[in-house]
Amino acid sequence: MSPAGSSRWSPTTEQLMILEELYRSGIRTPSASQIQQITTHLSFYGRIEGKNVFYWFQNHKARDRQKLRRKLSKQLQLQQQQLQVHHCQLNPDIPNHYVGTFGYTPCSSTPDFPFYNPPTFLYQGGSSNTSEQALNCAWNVHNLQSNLAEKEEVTFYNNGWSTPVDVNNQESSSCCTSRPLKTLDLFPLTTTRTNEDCTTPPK
Amino acid sequence: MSPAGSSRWSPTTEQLMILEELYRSGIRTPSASQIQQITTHLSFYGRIEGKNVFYWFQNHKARDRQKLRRKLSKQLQLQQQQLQVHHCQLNPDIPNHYVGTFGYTPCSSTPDFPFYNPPTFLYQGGSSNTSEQALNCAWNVHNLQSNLAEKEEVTFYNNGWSTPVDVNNQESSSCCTSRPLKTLDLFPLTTTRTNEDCTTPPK
DNA sequence: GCAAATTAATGATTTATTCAAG
DNA sequence: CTTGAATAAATCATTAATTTGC
Repeated sequence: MSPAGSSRWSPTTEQLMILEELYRSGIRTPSASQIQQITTHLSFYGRIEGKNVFYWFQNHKARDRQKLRRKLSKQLQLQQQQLQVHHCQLNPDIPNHYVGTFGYTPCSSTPDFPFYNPPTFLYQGGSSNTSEQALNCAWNVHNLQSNLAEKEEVTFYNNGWSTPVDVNNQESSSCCTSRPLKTLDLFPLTTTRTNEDCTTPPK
Repeated sequence: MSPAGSSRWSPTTEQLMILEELYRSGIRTPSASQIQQITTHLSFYGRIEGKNVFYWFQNHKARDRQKLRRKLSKQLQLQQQQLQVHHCQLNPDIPNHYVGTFGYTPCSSTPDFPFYNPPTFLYQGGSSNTSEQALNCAWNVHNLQSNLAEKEEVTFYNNGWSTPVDVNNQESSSCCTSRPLKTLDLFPLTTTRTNEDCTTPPK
């Protein structure tokens, strides 16, 4: 399926399984290099681009939240109904609206996960540096997808693919610094896994 | 100002003026190649990256809308007040809320402009093709910012930097097709303009 | 069984909101 | 307070499931 010139990417079963495993392992907003590496590894199972990975995580996260929201609001509605049943006619004019609205998480918009089991795969090659490498938005992510070469005099400081990663750079669980938690080592380098490892199949 | 390692880009006066002129000329969501070319030309006036251009247009458009919204809602409020003054106390329980909420434009999310005066600058080199070149999202845009080279087996069909642009491809004002309006030729190639051309200076 | 028609999922884009530098 | 940067939400659009009539 999905013939050659299909307009939109549709993931292979293996690709989907790997993506979901990564998601389950706690990855929500992969950095540029993570996306790059995921893309590289998944391209073994079929045509894929960085933006596909990027969008996949974005959509999956959003729809997860959405699902949770719906579930919670339904629960709340049920609870309120139960409360009304309990209180019967004591307070007949409880507002009962404003159930489905949730504000943002104010700080570090996505608390994501404390990372259950980061599988070894992405080795996060480089840039233990500070600010100008906050590779997390669509922009910088795409930077990796195509190539790291520049065209004009755009002075990139240090792409740093040579320096080994300084893992001890995490300020352990200090939220609000600037997304210091960079996942690494997501998968073993043997990408010959097929499907006898993923326990819970999707849906 | 803005020494070498400044954390965020702050546009030069010339850059800002050019950007605003482009905006006034109707550009709202520049394509990847447009962004690439704008970046190239603006880099003559100072350090700039593609994502700066991208974000600039995004923010400018959003805040323009925001401003308009505020203005309109204020006008509406005034009108309603005037109406109330006219009707005096005939209808004392007019809702009077729901003034500041605006839905989306349902179709072709950004009607943008019919392009007043597209200055000749971006020559939009290529891809008079159909779907697989809808260069409008952060992803594809960034693709240009760094380089057009690929890394893996990502089969790009035809980057087409050679074919001349077919301008008569516009289906004049047929909204809802699929964003066929591709701006081109924004500026003359003589980028030595300073500021004697921009009529209405910003604020 | 099997396409056409409909509906549900989900990939891709755009817009709104938020954070934070200056 | 303004605005660059980033993320989340809403929306669009295409593909896959599925239903339906034959």
